[in-house]
Amino acid sequence: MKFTPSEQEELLFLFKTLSNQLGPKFERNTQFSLSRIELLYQLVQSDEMSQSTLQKSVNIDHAAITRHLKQLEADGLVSRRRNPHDNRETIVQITEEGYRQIMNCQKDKLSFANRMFHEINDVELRSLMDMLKRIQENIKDF
Amino acid sequence: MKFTPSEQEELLFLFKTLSNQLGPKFERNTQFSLSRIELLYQLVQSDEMSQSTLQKSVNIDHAAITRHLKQLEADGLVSRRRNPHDNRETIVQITEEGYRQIMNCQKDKLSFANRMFHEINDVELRSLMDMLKRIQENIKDF
DNA sequence: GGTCAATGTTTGACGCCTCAATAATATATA
DNA sequence: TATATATTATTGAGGCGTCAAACATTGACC
Repeated sequence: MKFTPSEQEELLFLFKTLSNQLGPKFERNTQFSLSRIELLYQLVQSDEMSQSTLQKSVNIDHAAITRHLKQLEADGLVSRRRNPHDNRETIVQITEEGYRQIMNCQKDKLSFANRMFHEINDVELRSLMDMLKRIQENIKDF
Repeated sequence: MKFTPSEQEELLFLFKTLSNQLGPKFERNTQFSLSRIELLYQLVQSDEMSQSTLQKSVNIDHAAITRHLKQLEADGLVSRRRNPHDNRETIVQITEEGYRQIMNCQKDKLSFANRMFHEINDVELRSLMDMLKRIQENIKDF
């Protein structure tokens, strides 16, 4: 009647559970959701970019990107305008205020990450990253 | 103007991204969401249990549990009744049909996990699991 | 120029999650 | 017994994600 789970299955569940817990906790500690931080972060790196390139760099669905950016724009953290050379594109740029706020929460973000990876050393961290990237590659075209 | 992300930050984002991709892909391959599979799986293990103990074992919010079980009940995969000895509790049990279906998708689930962890060996798997558990412990009371 | 396919954005529908508030029941205690 | 407290389940509101459909614009080709 019973059946024991393979380690792989266990890992799959653990992975999902952990990630579900991570999001809300992160947000409570930094005032920004992981996705918004990542978006703003990309915009700091590249100063300005189209929504579609932004989408590709963070791997979130187009629709979600649109909604995030609309909200970030409403909050004054981001500005958007049409690309004059190609009116289909929307070019996004971080504002002064956006820059200020993301810098402001750097500290909290780092502290969160530090506690999250507490007592996990660099070698382990590297191997963790490596495995996650391989997994991502493995499931790419499911 | 720019700032380079720490490895920890990168990992944090990678983790979230990967997990976001995992859910939908899993569901496309098995007909069940990760959460529903996990719930049914628990019910196979324990034959019958109260919602609150079920909740504790899968680490999902009470509210989500209620909604999942209502739907699973509507689908005929699960039966629910009040505990006669404590009318606050709802006792949940998997049905024949539920058992049939979860057994039926075992194959797909295993095949998914296999491809997902392709070329990641047992030692690595063990260490991955270990790290995830430590992280979970680390963020427990954020 | 007119048509057609590709590209980029937006919207709607819907799933899953969390948190907070409510309701029902059980338990402890004055 | 009456009242306060704790436990369990439910509901409502709202965030974030996906997919699919609609729309505008561009570019290629006749």
